[in-house]
Amino acid sequence: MATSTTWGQTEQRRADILDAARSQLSEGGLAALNMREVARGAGVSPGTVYTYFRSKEELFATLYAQRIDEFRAEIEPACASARTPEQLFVTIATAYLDVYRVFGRELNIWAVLLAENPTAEDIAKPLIAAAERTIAAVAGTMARIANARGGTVTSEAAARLALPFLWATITGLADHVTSGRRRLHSSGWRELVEFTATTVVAGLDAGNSRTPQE
Amino acid sequence: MATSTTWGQTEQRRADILDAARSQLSEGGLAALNMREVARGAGVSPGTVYTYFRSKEELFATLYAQRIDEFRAEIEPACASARTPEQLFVTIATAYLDVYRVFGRELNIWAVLLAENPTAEDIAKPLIAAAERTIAAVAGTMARIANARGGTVTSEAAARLALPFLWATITGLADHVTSGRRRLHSSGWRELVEFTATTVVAGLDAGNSRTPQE
DNA sequence: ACCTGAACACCGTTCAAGT
DNA sequence: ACCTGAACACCGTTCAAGT
Repeated sequence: MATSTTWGQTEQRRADILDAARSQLSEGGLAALNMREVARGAGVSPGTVYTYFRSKEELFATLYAQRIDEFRAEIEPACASARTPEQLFVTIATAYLDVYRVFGRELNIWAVLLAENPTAEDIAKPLIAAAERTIAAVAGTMARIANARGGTVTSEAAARLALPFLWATITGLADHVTSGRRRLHSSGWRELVEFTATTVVAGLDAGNSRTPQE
Repeated sequence: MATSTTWGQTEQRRADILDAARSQLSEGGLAALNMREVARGAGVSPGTVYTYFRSKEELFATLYAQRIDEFRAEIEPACASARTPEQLFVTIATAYLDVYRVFGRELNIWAVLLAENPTAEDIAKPLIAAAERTIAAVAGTMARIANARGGTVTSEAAARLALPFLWATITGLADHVTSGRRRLHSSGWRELVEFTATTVVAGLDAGNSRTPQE
């Protein structure tokens, strides 16, 4: 099963390493990502991994960025066609659940990357770029739907806070479902995410149609 | 600064270990919890820590359970006096944010405890008990407020899903704020949590007053 | 230029030995 | 009975040496 990559094929070598790492991540999350095993899986020595990625974090961040772009591609059709915000919410939250299972389990990559080391900033760059592309796509879709519904103009505060609020809700749901406390079946997920979609959209609508008062 | 605990004072020894561990946790979360340093901080050898706690996880879980009970005590006055669900939500979410900063950063203790090892179940027991006491207190308060407002009787599904939904929202907010992406000032937190409180309560109200239709 | 693998540093955990 | 600290296992990372 050893890869047939030969001496000097740096492109393929890099791909081998990423493949090995992805395969480990997909079963067991970050805890299962072991640099020595990545090396073994890619058919190289431990030292070689470090000539392609400066650290375990950089390797993880690279895969995370790829996955976020993949996630954006996954939800793109729904963004283009969704008629109701509820539909859109369910689609995005469900797709994100799969991302979260692998990447969001134990590490908030942003926290690690932006807080600690000074070198971290350029490790985080591709990750942040991918996240921003995704957020822009979702925000655009939300605006389109809001216009189509002809709602009252959203207050400045609501416009600023709605996206963080919705994002917090989606990650909160993912965290809740993947936590050991309740092993929800997928039927449980559907029910919970649909209830949430209905509730948050109704809440945002109510807030928007209410004239600002104390 | 060495503690003056002497040979055989097992009660005090245990407290020393917990104190040292708590102090480390409070700055830097689980990543900063180091068993050798806990031993040093408690004035004992590494081996001794393991005669009081079977593992790092058990030590962590013990502190977590204590903190959750403390959290419950913190929100108790608000549970007793809160007039509006919005108020209650803000109080609980804000108090929980402090818990999350220390304990919820990188480890979902329940996931670890209930999933992996078979011995884990009795490590998790005190933790689960503390969590359940807290949940019961909150659920009771929610029921009281709902009754006082004389809302229509909540649908069976809404009653079952509202608590997970609210809990997911609260943890999602905490995760969002503590993540590196946005370093919100406390003013940012207030604004976001109040917006969220208004929105989710309005959403739940809208759901309740609507007769069930397709 | 690319790659190896022994070595370093660090940390959770164990256990034979001390008192 | 309680405690010590050397030792084991494991893992991220480095670097002198190979080709």
